[in-house]
Amino acid sequence: MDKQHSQCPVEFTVNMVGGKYKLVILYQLAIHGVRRFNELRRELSNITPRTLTRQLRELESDGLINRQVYSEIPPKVEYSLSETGKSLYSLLLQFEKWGLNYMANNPK
Amino acid sequence: MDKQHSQCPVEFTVNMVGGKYKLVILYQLAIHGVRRFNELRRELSNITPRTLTRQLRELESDGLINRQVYSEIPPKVEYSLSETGKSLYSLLLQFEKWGLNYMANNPK
DNA sequence: ATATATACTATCCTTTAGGATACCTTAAAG
DNA sequence: CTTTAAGGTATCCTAAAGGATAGTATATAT
Repeated sequence: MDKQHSQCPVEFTVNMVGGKYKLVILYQLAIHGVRRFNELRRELSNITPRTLTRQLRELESDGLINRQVYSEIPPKVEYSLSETGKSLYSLLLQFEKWGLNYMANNPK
Repeated sequence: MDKQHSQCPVEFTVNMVGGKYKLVILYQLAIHGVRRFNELRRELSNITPRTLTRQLRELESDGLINRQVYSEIPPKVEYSLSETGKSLYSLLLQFEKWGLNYMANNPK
């Protein structure tokens, strides 16, 4: 994804959180604190497990989320925002706020 | 793009400004006020004219930017933020701020 | 014995975004 | 009479994102 070579800070941030699902996942984690795989799956109603796995892995390798595995059967894995992920909080709120406002002013 | 049916405000906003270039274009317009086609092309150094045209057309049909055509030869077209586009200002600043901060704390 | 639950992985396929390159128009400048 | 300039279009192609579906492991519940 060539994340290193973005000179523009906006472009850099887009490369970190861009795509159809990442901001929504981060938003769910910001709201709920901790989420499990299937909880996220239900909240992102059209996502397939393959796609969700990949998005989570990318967020993890970019250091935005933590993945906590419990050695239990059936498996239990919890996702949460890392400190870096938490620093996206006000950005996430801007997305929420803008969407709410737009939808309120352009109903239906 | 099914923009109407996004229930989640974050998802809705992502559908409006998502993609590799849209936020960067909006950011350039926010900074400079008015930009011409080839000015944007130079600022988004790897974009092809076809892609830039499409991004601009989508932003225009979503009501985020204005397109002002002057009947001159050679052609002159100016792009600027609409009022709705201007309402993205603080969201754009969050992207800029987060990117700058990340890059400062993770140098090289 | 069978079903259920979780958190996946594997394989294959479709869709969408984006890139490369060439070309168009018209007027003025050299 | 050729070049340059602006703001594109047209055609074709590649790459990346994402979707569909099936399957795995293992313990507990029925």
